[in-house]
Amino acid sequence: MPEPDAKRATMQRIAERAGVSRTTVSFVLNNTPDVNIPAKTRQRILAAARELNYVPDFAARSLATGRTNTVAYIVRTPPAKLSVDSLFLGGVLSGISAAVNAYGFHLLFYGIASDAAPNLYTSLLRSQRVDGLLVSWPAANDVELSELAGQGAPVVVHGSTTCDDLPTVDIDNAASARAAVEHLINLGHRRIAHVTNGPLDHPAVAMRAKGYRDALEAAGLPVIEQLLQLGNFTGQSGVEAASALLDQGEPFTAIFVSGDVVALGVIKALRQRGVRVPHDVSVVGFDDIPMVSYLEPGLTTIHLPAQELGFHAGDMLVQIISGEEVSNPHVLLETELVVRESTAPPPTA
Amino acid sequence: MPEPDAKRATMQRIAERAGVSRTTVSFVLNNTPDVNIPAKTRQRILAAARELNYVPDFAARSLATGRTNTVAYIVRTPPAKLSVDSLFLGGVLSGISAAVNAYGFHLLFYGIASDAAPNLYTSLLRSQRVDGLLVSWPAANDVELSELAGQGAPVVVHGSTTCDDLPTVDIDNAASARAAVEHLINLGHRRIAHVTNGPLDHPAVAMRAKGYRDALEAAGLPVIEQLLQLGNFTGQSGVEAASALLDQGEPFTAIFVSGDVVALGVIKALRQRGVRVPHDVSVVGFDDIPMVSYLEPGLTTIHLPAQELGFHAGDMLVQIISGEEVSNPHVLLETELVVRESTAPPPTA
DNA sequence: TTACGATGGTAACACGAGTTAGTAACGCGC
DNA sequence: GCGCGTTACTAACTCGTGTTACCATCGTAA
Repeated sequence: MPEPDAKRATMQRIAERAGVSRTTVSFVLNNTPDVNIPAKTRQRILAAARELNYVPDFAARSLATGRTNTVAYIVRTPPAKLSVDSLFLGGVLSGISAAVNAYGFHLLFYGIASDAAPNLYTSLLRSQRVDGLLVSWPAANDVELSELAGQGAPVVVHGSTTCDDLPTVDIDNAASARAAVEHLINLGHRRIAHVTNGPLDHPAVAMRAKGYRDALEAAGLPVIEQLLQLGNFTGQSGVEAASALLDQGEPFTAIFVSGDVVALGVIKALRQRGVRVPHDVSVVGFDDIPMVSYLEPGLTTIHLPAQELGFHAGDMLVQIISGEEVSNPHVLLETELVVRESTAPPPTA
Repeated sequence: MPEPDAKRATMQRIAERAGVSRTTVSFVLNNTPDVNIPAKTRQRILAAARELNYVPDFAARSLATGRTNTVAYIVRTPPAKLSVDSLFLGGVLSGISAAVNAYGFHLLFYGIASDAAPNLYTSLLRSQRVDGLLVSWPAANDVELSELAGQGAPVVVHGSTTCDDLPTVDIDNAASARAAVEHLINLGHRRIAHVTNGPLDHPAVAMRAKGYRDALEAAGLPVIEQLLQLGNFTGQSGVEAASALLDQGEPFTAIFVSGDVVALGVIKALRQRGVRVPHDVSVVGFDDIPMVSYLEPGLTTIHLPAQELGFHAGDMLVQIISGEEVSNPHVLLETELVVRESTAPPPTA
């Protein structure tokens, strides 16, 4: 093939073809205000640009303007774990994508552990590769993030963070969990177990556990430590948690599981031990991952608006980059209790 | 804050601080070969760079070198549908991410319908925003893609495509489907229905349907048109397909569903009609989306290596960009039949 | 001494845009 | 017909980097 760069369309090339200077081409193509170019010249230039299939060079424009029209979405998780989280990730990602694309922005994705790319945030911003960052569930001890917060960098966090200066988009984990447990209480349950979605040092997990306690206390029910089991985001951990609950002898008629994937494991284990859901034990999940409605029984769970979370976060980030004031820097989106078939009144009620 | 750009670290700044020219700084930081810089000067420059927290400007470097170390992953699907596909997307994406990050590449993500961004491929390449493209399941009539193929642009397709010049990474859909159906045949089933994952103009769906036919024919079994139903990627479509199968009266003892999400709907509908799985009817799925192993019964299905697909595609693309010859431009990754509890010999066998 | 080759650099140009300051040509009023 | 203002541009600088071509100094061999 003939060396491709020989034909590469640049403003210079357009200028030659239209018989004007490159400056004029720039004025016309950018519709620069306060510049008078007669319609005839304008048409000539636009025609030339079209004929040459001109597309502005991103690097050159970015260098000249100092802007990239690009944001990065960072999930600080090793790739292996990513595919587990992926159920949720896909929704959030597509929301972000839709939001930023609507503004003509582009989206860089990074699914990489903190230790594998230690200075990722700073490098991206300092190298001018992006105009802003969107971070999902940063670790509580993320020092790099707190530094950025201090410098007023354009960063939005999905989830919660200890740096309170940073704007966040999240759901109200505690209130949602409380609603889930209250549903069980309203059905007549008094001995309600809790299997967490993951370890308690994960802020969302801890807040859902708090919602569980709050609901019990508000109803005057005791919090029984033996009825608390930890999951680790996998179905297998649900299997183990349910077995542990059954083995220890402390009776219960319902389980609040703060993650649907874990809940599937819980239900599987209950069944294998001959415990019927919801006849003997009711189960409430959390997340409403796609397709849990097609299980048998359909899982009662808290619907989490994954796509909206992403959309809102993306939207907010672009606005911050554009210099607009953000009215509410800590957005909490609505969740919804979806009642399906995995919950019922307790056997003896 | 003091205007941040005043302190922005550039090579010029480093040069001043180290008492050398900018050229020398460039030589040292890039380790340019065939240039002699004594260790003392070298140390002075590196120290200055460290003190200033220097990070090279991406746009400037990209403009000068003509490379971006960036690739785009494009899923030509409207965002709404993306979150349905997301189960699969997350795995592929994390594979791509891992692969390109390993080469120091960055990843742009686009989940946008063809009509919403008509010249996306071309714009990305011509604007020099990326060095190459990775496209998932392009439409069969994607003219833009065929043009790129002709020009020898660095593009890798995940899935299949009508442009045979483009390298692809995929699984062998027909052979995998055939294996699934053969599993049923080996169990003794003779009347096997097929519910597709989506419309037949989607190449993967068509190839899986072909595998179904192949298996039947190879076993000397007739292909009964009434036992064929179309899904549309949703659980609901599985519910409807199964109902239709039951209603029409043509008997069957097994169903091959070429997508797990649809299979869940199928199973749900069967149960609601009092048909036991696998006792009355066996069901085989396709995809092995996370957690189907925690269903009751666990779904027998074809495991599809999502992450590996992404990894392989990303790896191949970077190699093409680097100018390496690709030994095998049409990679087919291994799938595996995972036998769980949703399949058993037919009732009368 | 002259020539030659390393050694250790630097000046200058390129990449492709955005942007500021300035200017030639023309029309018009007085 | 002189001055002034508007119209329609353009020259020249900027962004931060990669890269080529060149140059001064020093040591050494002929």
